[in-house]
Amino acid sequence: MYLIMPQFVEVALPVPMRRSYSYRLPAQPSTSPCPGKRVKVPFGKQQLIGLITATKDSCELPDAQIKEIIEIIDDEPALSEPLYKLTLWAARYYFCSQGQMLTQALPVALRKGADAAPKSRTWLKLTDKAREAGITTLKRAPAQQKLAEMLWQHPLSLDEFNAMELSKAALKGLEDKDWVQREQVPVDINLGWRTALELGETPHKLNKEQAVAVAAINAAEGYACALLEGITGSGKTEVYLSVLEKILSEGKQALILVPEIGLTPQTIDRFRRRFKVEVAVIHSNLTDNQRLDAWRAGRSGEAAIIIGTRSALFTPMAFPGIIILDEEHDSSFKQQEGVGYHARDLAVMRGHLENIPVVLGSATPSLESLQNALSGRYRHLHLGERAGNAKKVRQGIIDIRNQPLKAGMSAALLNEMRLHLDAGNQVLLFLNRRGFAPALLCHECGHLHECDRCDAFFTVHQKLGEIRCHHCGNQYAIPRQCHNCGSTMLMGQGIGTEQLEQVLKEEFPKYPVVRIDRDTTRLKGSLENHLQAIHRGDYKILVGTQMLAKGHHFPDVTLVGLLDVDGALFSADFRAPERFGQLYTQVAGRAGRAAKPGTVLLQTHQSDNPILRELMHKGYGDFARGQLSERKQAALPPAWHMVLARAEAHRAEDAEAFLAAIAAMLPRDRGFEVIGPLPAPMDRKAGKHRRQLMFQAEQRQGLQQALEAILPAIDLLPEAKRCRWSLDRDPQDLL
DNA sequence: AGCCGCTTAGGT
DNA sequence: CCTAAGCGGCTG
Repeated sequence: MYLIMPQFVEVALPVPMRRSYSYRLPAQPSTSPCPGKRVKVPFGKQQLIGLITATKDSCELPDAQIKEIIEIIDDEPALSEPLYKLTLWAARYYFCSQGQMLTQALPVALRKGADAAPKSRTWLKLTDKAREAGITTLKRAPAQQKLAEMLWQHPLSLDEFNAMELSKAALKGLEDKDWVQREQVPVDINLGWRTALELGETPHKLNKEQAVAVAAINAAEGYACALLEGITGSGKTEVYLSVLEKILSEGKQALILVPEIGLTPQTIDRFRRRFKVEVAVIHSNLTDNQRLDAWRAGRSGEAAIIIGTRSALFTPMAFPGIIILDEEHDSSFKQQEGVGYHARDLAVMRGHLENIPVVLGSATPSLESLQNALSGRYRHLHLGERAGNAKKVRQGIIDIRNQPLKAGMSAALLNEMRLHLDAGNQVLLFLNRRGFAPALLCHECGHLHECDRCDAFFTVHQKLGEIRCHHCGNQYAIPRQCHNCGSTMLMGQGIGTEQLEQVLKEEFPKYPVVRIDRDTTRLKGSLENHLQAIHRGDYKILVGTQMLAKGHHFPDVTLVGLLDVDGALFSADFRAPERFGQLYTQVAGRAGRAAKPGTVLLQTHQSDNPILRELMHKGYGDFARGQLSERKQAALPPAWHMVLARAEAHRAEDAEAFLAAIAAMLPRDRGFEVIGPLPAPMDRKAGKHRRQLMFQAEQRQGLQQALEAILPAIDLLPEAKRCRWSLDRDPQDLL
């Protein structure tokens, strides 16, 4: 009789090759080789950590070519079955290697081999010797003193110590003189919240629509997806909180995903205030160890609520209860670099696999989700009442054809601003161009100074005394002379936020101006500080880029102006109108809350543009439905399905030839469309020529099969070596 | 991807 | 003649 112990394993490794690798198991493995467990293996001259995807009794390769795994790291699979299935599904869907997708799903610390579920935790404790001596004797060692003071209050776990980024030298110092000792304590997972949920505050009373939405979501048994379409201020969060109460009281966890910009301390506080439970927060500024802590807290079930940005989607849950994705239209849910996964789409798939409900919330749903709601795939829930007694927003178009402009502002806008400011209110101006001027022009010869590595003009940054390329990071001191003719008559062309701020300070000396864009919020915490100052009323005029439109409420703003609507409307990207509609509606929601009537004004050269008209007269809901039918007519997403193949190379021909070779392999029957290869809207970026190829299919399945059929051949194309390339499924940006 | 080895341009 | 950088091949 043979022992049924497999001899070989298939391992997915964090390399871009779309295949797995076979390894031999040691004769006496320390633990059983199950799919989802991490293994350390030799790979070429390096050692990598990958995941087991399969076991087998034989291997077709000659024995000499197979290496033995070094160790099986996990006693239990690092990824639960639903998460494991999700990543494998995503690898297929996004045409990347299983290993790449699986590694996306693991925190960096686990990719490096950290323990997924430690059985004991090291605690740092102050010794009696230290307590007798007293902290004051550490005057000359401030770092040690600081640590000793903390330990005086209560012991710290080593993980907490690492997460706080305290001095390691200080710890060593204290240990050396026997003031601190380490103690191993078995991990005690506190799941008290599951049996006795405590509320930190009394829930608000729901209005009728909220109650209907909550009831509909709560009625779900197992998987169901709901689109919660609720205008700004209609109380979506209160719906989430009410749904959470039910989920948590059943002892189940909730995963809440928010856009990058939306994860503010206020958002987190809202959940912490309502429920006396551990909330694990996951955002891009965490250290690897902090991330690991949050991941473990989700997996053990200690964290009842997990709230985070895109990558938090992969946080495991011991007791999965619900996934809520707020501001579901937000483009930050789509990863732009590396594997271009969309957290919204994967959240829905995860809901399926975990068999739990999913809620997508937005005041301005994406056309993708709207289509699913209209077709009945998602439950469509509405919140239309504005909380409180705020009046409806007044909106107006300022036709700026032939109008004199002051830093991009028409006289009509300036007059209106003055009225609102003199009435003691705040005014918000949007201009989606940072810097002083978007180009540097020679007054004598007309030369526009262009980045030498991109097909783009330099932006003038006057305060910095620099011209910068916003596409590659190229920067120089502002030239004294024209690069073309040597003239010293150089001037900025066009208006950026820096210039707007400067002109506004001159125009309205009585009213303090603040500018919010990437340049003024580069430092950590500065956005928060600015926003607080705005809420205190320190500023009366707010100038900013789109950053200012997302997720922040300004109760004292009664006038919002959009300075350059034309730029947003006319873009090569088919999503431009949808994005503008979302931006406009979100912006309009910023004005006129708290019982003050709000006004939104937009300046345009196209005052009778049908997109603008429809948006203003019918509102986002009808506008979006109109856009959806236009997309259907044009065979564009979400009606059709799209993959964008991008390639960049030093020589444009190399990128072109590669994409042309792919194009030749793609089907062109009915229900398919191949467009390109074409130059990317910005042909040259950072010194590389960029080409792209669009492939569309009426059926998702058809697109999947067509690409899977040629994927191995693409990898083998000789042209592939001459360029960097990627496949972007469901691209958000065609630029 | 990351590493190695080979080729080639450039410096002393 | 030696060193630094660029490209192609390969990983079980």
